[in-house]
Amino acid sequence: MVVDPLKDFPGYALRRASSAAMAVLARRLSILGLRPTEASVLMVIQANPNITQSEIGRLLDIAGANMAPLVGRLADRELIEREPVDGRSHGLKLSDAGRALTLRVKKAMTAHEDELVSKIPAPHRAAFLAALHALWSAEPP
Amino acid sequence: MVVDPLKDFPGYALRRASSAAMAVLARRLSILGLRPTEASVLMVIQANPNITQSEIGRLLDIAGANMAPLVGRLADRELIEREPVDGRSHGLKLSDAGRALTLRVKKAMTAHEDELVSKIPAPHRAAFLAALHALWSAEPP
DNA sequence: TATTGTTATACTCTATAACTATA
DNA sequence: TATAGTTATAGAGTATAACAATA
Repeated sequence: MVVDPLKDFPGYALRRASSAAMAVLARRLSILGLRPTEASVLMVIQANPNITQSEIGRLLDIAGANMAPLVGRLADRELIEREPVDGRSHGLKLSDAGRALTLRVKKAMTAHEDELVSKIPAPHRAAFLAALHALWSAEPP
Repeated sequence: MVVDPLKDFPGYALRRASSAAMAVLARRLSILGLRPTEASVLMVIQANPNITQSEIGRLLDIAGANMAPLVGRLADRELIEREPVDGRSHGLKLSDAGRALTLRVKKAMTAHEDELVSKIPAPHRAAFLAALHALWSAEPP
C-alpha cells in the first residue's frame, strides 16, 4: 500500500534509530528528574573533577550559551559545586547528592545501553560502534 | 587530559553520529529552501500520490498536530496540491514546481547518503543498516 | 586580542490539549 | 465512537548576537 521511499537511506535509519533510543533514555532519566544532557554533564564531571564548563561544552559539543542555564540548574539543585580556579572560570565537582544521583544515572544508562546492544547480533557489535564513531568524528565543520 | 566517559556508549555514539549527519543534510537542503522534514514529506508524496497527511504522519512518525503547519507551508509555496477524497481528508500530490524541487531533493539526499556510506567499510555496510533498522523498529512504545 | 561566562532571543522539532467536522 | 484535520501552546535542543570580566 504505502511505500516508504526513505527506508533504505542509512541517514534516515540513523535518525530514526537515534530518536527512538533517545526517547527511551529520556523516559528512564525523567524518573531521576534529569534530562539526557544534564545526565551526561553529571557523568563528565564525575569522570573529570574540577573540569570547567567550557571544557564540558567542547567535549559534548554544547555551545557555551547553552551550558550556562544547564549548569545553573544543576547548581541550583545542589548536585554540583563551583569553585573558582581562575578569575573567570570555575572548576565543577559533584556534591554528595550529585554523586549519589550520578550513581543512579550510570545504572540507568548502562541498562539502556545493554538493551540497545542486545538488539544487534553479537558478531556485528564492534563494527557497528566503529561505524558510528567514523560518522561522528569525521563530519566536516 | 579530559576523559570522555560516554565515548564507548553505543547510544551516545548513535546520537552524535545522527546529529552530525543531520547537520550536514540540513545545510545541503537549506540551499533548496527546505528543512529535512519538509524534504522527506515531499519524497513520500512523490512515492505515494494521493496519500493523506495522516498517513504521512504515521509513516514518518510525525504527530498530526505537527503535520498541519508543515503541509500548510508546502501548499503555500505551491509545491503540493490538496484534493478532497473525503469529507475530512485530502489526497496530496506534487505540483509541477514540487516535482522539479523533489528531483533536486533526491539528488541532494543521494549525494548525502553516498558520503555517509563511504565512511563505513564496505563489508560492514549491510550489517550497519540492519542494526539501525533493528534499533529503529523494535523500540517499545 | 582571545577566552570564559552570561543574558537575551529565536528557530526547529516535538508534545499535549482542545476543538470541528466527518465517518 | 473513532478518525482527520486544525489551532494554540509549551517544552527541549540548538543557534546567534552581544556584553562584562579576565587572561
